[in-house]
Amino acid sequence: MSANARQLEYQQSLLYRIRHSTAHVMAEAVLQLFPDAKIAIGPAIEDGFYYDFDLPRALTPEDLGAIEERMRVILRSGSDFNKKVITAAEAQDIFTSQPYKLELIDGLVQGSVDEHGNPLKEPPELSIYESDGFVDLCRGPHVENMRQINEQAFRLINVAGAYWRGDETRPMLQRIYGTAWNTREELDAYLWRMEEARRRDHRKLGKELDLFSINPEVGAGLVLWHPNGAMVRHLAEAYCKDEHIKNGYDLAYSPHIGRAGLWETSGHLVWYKENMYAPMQIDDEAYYAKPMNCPFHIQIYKNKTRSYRELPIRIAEWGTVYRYERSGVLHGLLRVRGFTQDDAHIFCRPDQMPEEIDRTLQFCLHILRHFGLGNFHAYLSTRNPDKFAGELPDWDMATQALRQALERAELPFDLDEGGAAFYGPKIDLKMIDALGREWQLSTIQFDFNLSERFGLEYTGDDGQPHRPFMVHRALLGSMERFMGVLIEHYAGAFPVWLAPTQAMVIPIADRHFDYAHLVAQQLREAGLRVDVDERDDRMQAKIRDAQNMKIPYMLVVGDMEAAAGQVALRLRSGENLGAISVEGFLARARKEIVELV
RNA sequence: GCCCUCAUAGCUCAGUAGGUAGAGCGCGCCCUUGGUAAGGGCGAGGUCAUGGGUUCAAAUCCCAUUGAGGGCUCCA
Repeated sequence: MSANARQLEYQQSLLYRIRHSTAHVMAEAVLQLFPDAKIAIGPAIEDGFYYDFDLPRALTPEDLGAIEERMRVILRSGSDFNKKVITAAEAQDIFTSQPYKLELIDGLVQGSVDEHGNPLKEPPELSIYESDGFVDLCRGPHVENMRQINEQAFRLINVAGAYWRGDETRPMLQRIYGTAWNTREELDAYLWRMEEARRRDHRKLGKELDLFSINPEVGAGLVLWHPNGAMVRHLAEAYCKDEHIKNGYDLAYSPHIGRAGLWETSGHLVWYKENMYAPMQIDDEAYYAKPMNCPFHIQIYKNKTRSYRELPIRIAEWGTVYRYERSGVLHGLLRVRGFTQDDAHIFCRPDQMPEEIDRTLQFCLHILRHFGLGNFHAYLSTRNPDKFAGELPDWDMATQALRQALERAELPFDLDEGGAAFYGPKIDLKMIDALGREWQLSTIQFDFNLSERFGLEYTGDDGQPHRPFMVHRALLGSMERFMGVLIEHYAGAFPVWLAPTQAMVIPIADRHFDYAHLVAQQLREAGLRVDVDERDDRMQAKIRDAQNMKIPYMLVVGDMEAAAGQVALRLRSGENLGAISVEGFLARARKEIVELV
């Protein structure tokens, strides 16, 4: 099922109406506590609802408790939700002291915009809902009666700022988020899930497992990879690079900075400048840190004349780019200011293009699935008729190829009509993080702009110059974001092939150190990443620490093991498998590495 | 960038009328040599994010800055 279909199903559910109605009850409670409050909008959302208010003062967490209590009192009234269709004049009369409602009415009546400010095809019918004396402009639907809302099954979560109509030039309102369910048990389960999500937050795990840090002295949004995290990243990159080479890509390296002229030609200085850092002067020339790798790869392509015989050319680079992101949007590894894309640019002939797109998407899925990622949303973004570069037939061909690739891969996708960038249509794959937020990883997008600006050509079999299709693609997206998603996906317990330390040898007493090192050395020679815990601690403490570090294998060695040339194998699941020969363990580890356990 | 909240030892956090700081873990040393999730003792470690201000006195109150968290906007 696509995200759109899921959304529709949700909107028809009882739970959706419960949440929407709970938002009304919350607004009534807020108005009782703050009679001067101006109310804006309050829809049901995933897992709950929110309502935006313009209040005389900032709300505190204590206020939320008071509002919740007031809501329970209201619910006990057992009032009905009554719908009434009204005229615009009646509506304006009812909401004279509610300026935001008046603006909504105005928008709806003009037939131009809905409550979020999005355009509407025709003016809708206006309706109000009344419950317990509280009247709100609302299209519904709601539950019939407040008794359908379980007073033990909702909770106000937090308060946050939100611009009126999402417009940063309009007033900042206070948004109260809440969650509501059918039963107390469902609410508890939800709260437990949220708790669980916080436990697998990559920022928390990054610290606990000593994977990375972001240090204010270095700068916001700039990541320091510690040895553990660097190992995981290295393994992920090494795997991907090998796969790229196997799949016909050529690797490239390009510098971190380039002359202003390059970015003028590419157009970045016109339409991407606000995301680029200030230039540095070198010998009277301005140089910019690269926000993208494309111009460099294009220069590699252009370094010599290209024949139709050598296409497609696929140039791949783990290229580190720097982009200015507004301070408020930075988020752990998922939104940073300096990051490394697994970037590649494909240059191909029109006749090769559909197969090339197909192949790229298949390759992308192959890579993602190797990392155990299958839970993502696919989007196809098509041409914005008002703003696009390139030729219409090319757009149509490209869009068709993208669509067919998705269909052949049997990937459900959402169509984002007109959502493409001006330079070309694209496929995006977005992953869900632990807290349910979507982050874009993979993208496959055409670029009709750069190929034109740089005048890309190849010589056809007719001896004439032709313009190749240029496709920009990143599969993991950026290593930083990908690692963030990966950490949360595995909750830090990386599969054996990715675990920074695969096995910890745990000597029971000092006299077993020599044997422990012998075992470790044997395993290292076989290619495993192994450490020996030589600390002056009891075995139990070492097991606990290894387990907390989510190390896949714990190899306990004492007198018996040393005598028999064995190790006592314990898994991070807590399972104790007893003594096994070193060769036996090695065979098991090798098997699990291949099986991506 | 905007709204709200926050910043105390390497980490997690106490510090509740303003009177110059505590715990656990971790770290160092010592004892202990223990068979599947924390053995014991002693010790070192903090200009209470930074800079101003109020006050006899500021971790505590006020302002600014930096950084972080939750959202909003943005993410061609």
